Amino acid sequence: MKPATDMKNDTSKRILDIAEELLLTRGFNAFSYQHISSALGVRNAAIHYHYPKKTDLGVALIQRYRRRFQRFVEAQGGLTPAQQLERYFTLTDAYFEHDQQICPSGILTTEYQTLPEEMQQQANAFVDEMRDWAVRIAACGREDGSMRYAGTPQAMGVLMLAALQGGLQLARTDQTVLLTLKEQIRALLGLTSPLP
Amino acid sequence: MKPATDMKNDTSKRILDIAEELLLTRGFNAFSYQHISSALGVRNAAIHYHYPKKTDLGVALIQRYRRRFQRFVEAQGGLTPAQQLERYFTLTDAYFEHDQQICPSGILTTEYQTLPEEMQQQANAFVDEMRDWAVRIAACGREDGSMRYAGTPQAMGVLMLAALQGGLQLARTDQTVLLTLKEQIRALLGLTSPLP
DNA sequence: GACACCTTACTAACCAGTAAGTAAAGTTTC
DNA sequence: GAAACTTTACTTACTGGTTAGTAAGGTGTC
Repeated sequence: MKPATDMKNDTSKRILDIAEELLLTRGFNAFSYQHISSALGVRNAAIHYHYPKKTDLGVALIQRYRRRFQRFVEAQGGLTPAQQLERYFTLTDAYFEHDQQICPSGILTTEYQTLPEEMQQQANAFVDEMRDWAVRIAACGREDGSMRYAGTPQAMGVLMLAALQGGLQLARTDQTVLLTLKEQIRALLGLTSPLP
Repeated sequence: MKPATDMKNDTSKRILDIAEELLLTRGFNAFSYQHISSALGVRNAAIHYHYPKKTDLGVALIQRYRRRFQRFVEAQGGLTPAQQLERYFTLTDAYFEHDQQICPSGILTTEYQTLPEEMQQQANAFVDEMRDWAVRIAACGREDGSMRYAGTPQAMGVLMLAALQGGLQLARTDQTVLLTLKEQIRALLGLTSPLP
């Protein structure tokens, strides 16, 4: 009985999935290969077979985030800036509702100083890509007249990103933070809440 | 040669200072008693004498932050909301300029899930106090007409806090973030930049 | 002599990482 | 198509280092 679809490298992917869960709940320094191996039902060394060093695992994780984010951006090229922002809000909500996870950039920048250099470089690139996207949203929204706000699109993009990153963290001590924050960002952009 | 001033518990305070430095640069999980003892020039067990468990040290750290923040708030009761906000900006800048530290609430909420319960409780109280203060600034600023912004003071306070917390973290990958962010928050509040 | 403040010396647990071996599946060669 | 091999995906067993934490002892000061 062999599966028809290609199951190539199934374990590698499952390791990444478990590692992602651990990264967003506990942080990179606070999870070990033991956590992964016991969750996966294999021995410790099996994880090292797929990702020899923990750094390799970390780099693979960030690269996957970057690919995902790229696809996220491309997948909604046709939407209005406001709609794209709402999609990002939804993404943020999903993180929180999944075990009070925080966003990857939040963990990576917080633990930045203790990360190996390869991970720092990946983190830099990842954060850059996210900021560029946020700025683009703010710029397009102003251009097409759908968003009205003080300051430059650069500043507004950075503010939205920083606020949501900090907000996801603060939500762990008060779960109303996220709702408040989304509503306030809409208000600052001169947007109305999305219809129910 | 004995110092005239009371040096009572000098070591305890120095341990806290070193631990604070480590907390804000590396995070609570990523520093050990070894880091402290070698920085202080004593043996490991000496740290345990002053703070038997690492949790004790963590709780003491947060409690000191709470006392400090309380004093910070009280010390500038007479200032205008805008002036108080600028003081907070200055505080934020100081963190970054000191080894790219991030703010305590950023670390505590990010590592929240891995912290012992006593530290979580202290962190909750600390974040609450900070949020209350931020909201009060926004509320007073609207009342006296010095700040003009969309949304409620509650939402604006949370946004400022979240944005600065996230901004300090993001500044590690791009040091222009903080400057941009401060300017944008001023813009959103209808404030002009402080005179040079 | 009691106390504050440290030391040396230790334990038990955990950590990332490695080496060597194994079983099964896949590939090559005749 | 069967024997010979190579590769994949693990296992067991280990090393060396770090971790928080403890116990017992020493030393100077009031």
